[in-house]
Amino acid sequence: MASQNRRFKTAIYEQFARIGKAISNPSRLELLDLLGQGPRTVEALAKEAGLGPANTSQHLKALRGARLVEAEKNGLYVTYRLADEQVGRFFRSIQMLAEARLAEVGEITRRFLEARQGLQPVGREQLLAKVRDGAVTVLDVRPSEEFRTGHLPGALSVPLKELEHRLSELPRDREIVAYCRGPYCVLALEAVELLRAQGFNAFRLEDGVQDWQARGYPVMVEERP
Amino acid sequence: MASQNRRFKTAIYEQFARIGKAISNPSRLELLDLLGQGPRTVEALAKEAGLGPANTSQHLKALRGARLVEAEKNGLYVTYRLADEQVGRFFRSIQMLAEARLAEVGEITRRFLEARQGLQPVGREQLLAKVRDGAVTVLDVRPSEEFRTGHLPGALSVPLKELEHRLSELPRDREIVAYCRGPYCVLALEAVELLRAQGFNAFRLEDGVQDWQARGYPVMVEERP
DNA sequence: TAAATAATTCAGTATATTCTGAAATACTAT
DNA sequence: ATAGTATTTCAGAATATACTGAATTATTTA
Repeated sequence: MASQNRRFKTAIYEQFARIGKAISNPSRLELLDLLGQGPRTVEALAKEAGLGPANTSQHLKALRGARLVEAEKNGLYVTYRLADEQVGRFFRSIQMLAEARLAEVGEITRRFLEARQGLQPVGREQLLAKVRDGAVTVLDVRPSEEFRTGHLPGALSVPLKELEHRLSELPRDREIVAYCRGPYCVLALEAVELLRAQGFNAFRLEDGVQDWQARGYPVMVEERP
Repeated sequence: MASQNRRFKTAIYEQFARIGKAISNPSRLELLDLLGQGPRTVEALAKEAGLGPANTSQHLKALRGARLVEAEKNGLYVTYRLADEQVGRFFRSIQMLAEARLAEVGEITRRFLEARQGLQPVGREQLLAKVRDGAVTVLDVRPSEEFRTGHLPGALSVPLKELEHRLSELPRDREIVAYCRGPYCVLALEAVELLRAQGFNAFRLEDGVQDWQARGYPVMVEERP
């Protein structure tokens, strides 16, 4: 009887550990994070995460085995996506726990920003105050399909890749605050560096859209035609 | 520059993976779950989780390395506890994700209860209805210090170990609903089996105190004198 | 039908993890 | 001091995981 209880508990915790094993590897966490921004093909994931295609495929298989992601084949491509929104929230809870408990996360970020002369990022409330004063342009530098999925109210979409060719669209007499996916996403940082080099008065917003939204701030979604 | 970005991302996801690695092992998850019920010594944890002391100590070291638990030495004993309440919530989010995404969790539980003739457990709303009708005794069968930390309003504390000797305290003309730590805790199940064998009209509550509380239901805490 | 491409699988090597029993440590109580 | 106890550390064997490049599969296009 007691051993029946033990077997039951062992079986249950083994199931919980399937989730744990899935998120026990840095590459898989990066893949999950990317998929949290929207569906991606294996190729796109491999490129963004700096992995080989075989390795990427194997990691995705592991994530699929834990039912955290789902795959759909369209012709030659296989598109992966998070299995549901609960998985995205779970990823953010790992991130928040790591930020709260592991001092190294803050350390690493601070050192990286210092090396890049990343200056002080703008916080949520600071940005809102600037917006109320009407003296700021909010710039979303993520790929445009991520902008379409949800973006800050009034933000202008100029993906980092296009930024250099579209500088004429930006005001030189106003502050620019650029944002991307969050504090560990480097798109906004690169944008700010480029803009400053061109003489713009640019800053980086600390949050990404999902943090912004998770804290109850409004997010705009593009209408599907 | 690009490789600097890559190093930064790798370093950050490695940090997130420290959390993942900590929860990638069934025994460590069981230890975390136990610590979620309250502080415990290494010995107590080892016994409850069915592990050897060396193994337990090593798992606890791993949990400590991920800053999920903290240790405090009192004389001969080392008492471990969750590092903070966020860790407890995180554990429950793993559990909920596993329940939602892994069909096996429900399967295993169902088969176990069937084998034990576990009958249909009582749900939250069902219990509240019974309480309103005034025809039910609510029984907390966890160790008494867990009862003291928080229990259902009006519940009677009779730890499973004492139950056999304290049957005279229980009413034979009313329904008894026993509960413990949650759906994977076997204390209430054992209690119901014992009570039924003695002719009581006993049922098992599906929830544990923490689920109950997490869903906004009231929980009583014993005053510290 | 053949060539090209995305994705997966396979095999092999390097590395990490888990568990065990023995030894070492740190305290307490006699 | 000595014996006893809880805990930790250590060393080693068994197993699992991660990554690589080559081979295979599935699909599209020429």
